Amino acid sequence: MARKRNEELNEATSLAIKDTARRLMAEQGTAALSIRGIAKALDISPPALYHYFDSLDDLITALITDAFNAFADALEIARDSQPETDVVGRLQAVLMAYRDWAVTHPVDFQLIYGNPIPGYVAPREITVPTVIRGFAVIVGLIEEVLQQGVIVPPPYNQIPPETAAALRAIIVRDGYPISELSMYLGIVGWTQLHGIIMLELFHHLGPVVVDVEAYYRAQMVNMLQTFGVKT
Amino acid sequence: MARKRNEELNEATSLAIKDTARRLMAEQGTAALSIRGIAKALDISPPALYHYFDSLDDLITALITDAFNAFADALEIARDSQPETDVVGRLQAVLMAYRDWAVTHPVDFQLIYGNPIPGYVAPREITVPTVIRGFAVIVGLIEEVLQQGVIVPPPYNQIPPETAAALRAIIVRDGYPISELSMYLGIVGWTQLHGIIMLELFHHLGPVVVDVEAYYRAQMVNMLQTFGVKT
DNA sequence: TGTACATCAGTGAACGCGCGTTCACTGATGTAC
DNA sequence: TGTACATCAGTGAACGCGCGTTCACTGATGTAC
Repeated sequence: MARKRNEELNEATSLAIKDTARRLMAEQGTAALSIRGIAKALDISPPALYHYFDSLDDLITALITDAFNAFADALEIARDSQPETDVVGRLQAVLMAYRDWAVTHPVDFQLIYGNPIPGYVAPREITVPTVIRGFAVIVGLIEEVLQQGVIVPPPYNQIPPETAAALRAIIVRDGYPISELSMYLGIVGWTQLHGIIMLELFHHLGPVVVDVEAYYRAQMVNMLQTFGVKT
Repeated sequence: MARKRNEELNEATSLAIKDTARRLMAEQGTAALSIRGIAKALDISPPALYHYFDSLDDLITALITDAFNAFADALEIARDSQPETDVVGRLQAVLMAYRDWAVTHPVDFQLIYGNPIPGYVAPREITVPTVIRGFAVIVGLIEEVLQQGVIVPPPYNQIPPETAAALRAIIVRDGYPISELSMYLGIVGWTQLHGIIMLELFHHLGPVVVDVEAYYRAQMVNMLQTFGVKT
């Protein structure tokens, strides 16, 4: 009983530390994260944090793992928010959720896709599987859409010969149960929409486009149309 | 004469400082830039740098200004590398140069488009005009292409109503001598290709696509095709 | 040509600061008998 | 119920470090007469 209460307290403090870390990064940038800064914000002594994390790197790894999982969760929740029969609706919901999560969790999105934190190297055995998990949601839906008889018109029905071999290798290595064309369209869509988000996050797009969500949605719909998908 | 030689030496030292700063940022990240680090690398004392720059912020501002100008220069050089009559060739050269410069100058590209340096705010009166200068090269060529009688097919001939007003405002405010459709296609192209570059720079694309230059070129050609441009 | 002077790039010591991490410790809480 | 003991989250001092910036200075070089 006491043991259990301790473990709950322990867990609560651990969460409070991570929350504070995220808040400080949001306010001062990911590079400004520090053990002492978190301790000061929580009004405890810096060494106390070592009961919860072995080192600053350990804490950062936990934050990054959380970010990857929350991101993949958000994509899956968006997918499941639409009826299973409406595959195109599911795909659109997921693509909107991609931007939505980035905009509402800018720091976590930067931990995944932005500048690495100086002096910190993310352990690949943690990050790689979760990247795949998020991406699998997108390409899985594309595969379903194509299986419904969608005909992809030129130019996107042609996989550039230079990248075809690489695509095959990825599908086999990571075990995606999809066709090469689904993989290709997934990557094309990913790279097309990702630019909007990065420019928005770093405040380069706002002054030009103003309503970024409407712009993003329009580009997503246009893109699906060029892929032959009727929206 | 002596005065002149001093000024040349002064200029040379100033360049050496900036070069070293760029090298250190490339090796350890933009956030790791420091006066003392540069001084150690140049084997001079830290206070010596204050003869050339008033402060660390002053040095960063100089680096950013250099980056913006070098980037715009690179786009203009690429444009002028193709005959004036081959407008489509010029546009393709500029779009290839956009990625090429980013890949060969990753740190400078990050200064322009990446995470801001913690605690540093770029003076807008320096950055804004140079952003416009680079972007003007791209949209100017798009305008020329469209004036040659190119018909933009759906869906990209339709400017989303939510962004139309914002586009008009930008054209007027910054004095671009172009149509709204040119501006719209410029922004669409910019956001589509930018994602590829950001993912490549942060090493997310390489493992998937391998030959990123070929992939980028294929996406650029596809995009121009969907814009109705014959390549 | 020789000498007194001015210039100014660069130096070394020092300031106050925040950093990650270690160490021996305290003191409240729960456990065992 | 009362007492001795174990646990362990959290403390305060200290370590060595690098940071931006200031200050009074040195010493080589060029200038003026």
